[in-house]
Amino acid sequence: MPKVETFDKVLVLKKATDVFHEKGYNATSMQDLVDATALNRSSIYNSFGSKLDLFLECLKSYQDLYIIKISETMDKADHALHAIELLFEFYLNEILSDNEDKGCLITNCISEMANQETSIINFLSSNQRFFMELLEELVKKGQKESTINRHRTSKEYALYLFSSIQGFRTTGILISNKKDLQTIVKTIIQTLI
Amino acid sequence: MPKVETFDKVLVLKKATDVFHEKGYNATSMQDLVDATALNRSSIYNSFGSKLDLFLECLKSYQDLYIIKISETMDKADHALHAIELLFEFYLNEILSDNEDKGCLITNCISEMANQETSIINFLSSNQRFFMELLEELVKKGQKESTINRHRTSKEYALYLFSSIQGFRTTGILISNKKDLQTIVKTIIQTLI
DNA sequence: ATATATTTGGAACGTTCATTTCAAATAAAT
DNA sequence: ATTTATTTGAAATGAACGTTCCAAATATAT
Repeated sequence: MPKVETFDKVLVLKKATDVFHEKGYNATSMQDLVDATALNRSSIYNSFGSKLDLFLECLKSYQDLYIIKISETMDKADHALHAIELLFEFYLNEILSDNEDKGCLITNCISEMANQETSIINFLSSNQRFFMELLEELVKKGQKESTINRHRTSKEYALYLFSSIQGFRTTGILISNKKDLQTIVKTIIQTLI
Repeated sequence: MPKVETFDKVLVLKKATDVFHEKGYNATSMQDLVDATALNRSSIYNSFGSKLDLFLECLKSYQDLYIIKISETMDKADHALHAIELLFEFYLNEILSDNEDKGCLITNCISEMANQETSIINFLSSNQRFFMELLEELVKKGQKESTINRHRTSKEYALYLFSSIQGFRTTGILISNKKDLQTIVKTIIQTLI
């Protein structure tokens, strides 16, 4: 029957994601993607549809990777507050190891495209929902354990933390000083204690 | 002597800024700018140099406008903490009146271009310095007045507030619910009290 | 070995990109 | 009224854009 796809889709998505992450969606050209993936133009269009479709797949694979990393990170936590601390510590390390100041692909995407493409808006909404649920559950757990105060509801603290993460990821593009970043994290989390 | 520039530079910059704000730098074409400003291509190049130069002028005029608005807003404050509350209230109103979910031109610019153009990096650095100094002075004043606690130094709180503002502006693209936004602001500020 | 469905390479599609060019129009200074 | 420096309009620049096309190559199933 047919000739089967020969390239490693995971690897190709990784390469494409790197380009989008470095340059942003609009500044990335199809030629950039051809060069980065070492795939032929037709193969890209055959396998992914369009530039926007490919970008959406990149966003999803980026998200999947992060959800795994975040889960692994938080599995090490002794309690809910500790899990939140580890989450921010994880982001801190992401910022410190991001030597090209690329920031977060998804946060950057909010800035660049949230008011333009509906497919992107849908992705960002589901991403937001995922994180809001994760954070709310964590806060709820922390409040049950009494490691997190009850000055606000778990939903309210989840909103605060979601916003804080966006800010941290954006600020991390400008600030690379570890002490400064640690200060920001400590101050964000202090509110919960 | 020469024929003098006939167009209203302030108005032209405002029109150009609107386009950049709505679409972002890379998605904005020179044709978009010609259409929006009703200026001829040559006039734009004659008066502003290049697309990037024009964008930088837009960033600066946007910044100038905001600094004025923010000053006026905070002049109404009774004390330093109140000034910070008014600052966030100002941003909240900006978000609520931003029906196209454009976000903040400068915050968006961090995401889109901070790792690309050195002229942009310089602008963003000076913008950051300005806000950091403003916030640090406010916190210092608040701590002297005892409306802000001394759990952290003014510099540390300034970093926290700077990051919080970035987060609030980005989250405001996704969230338009007034109550949710108010919750975020209250929680951010609670830390200082 | 042959048939078949798919991938691949490479050129080509028409459009749009940022920028330049240059003659014509213009308004101040003489 | 003439000179002069500048702005303006409109077309043209070549390069790059995302996408399409199609013949050739290829790997599976028969």
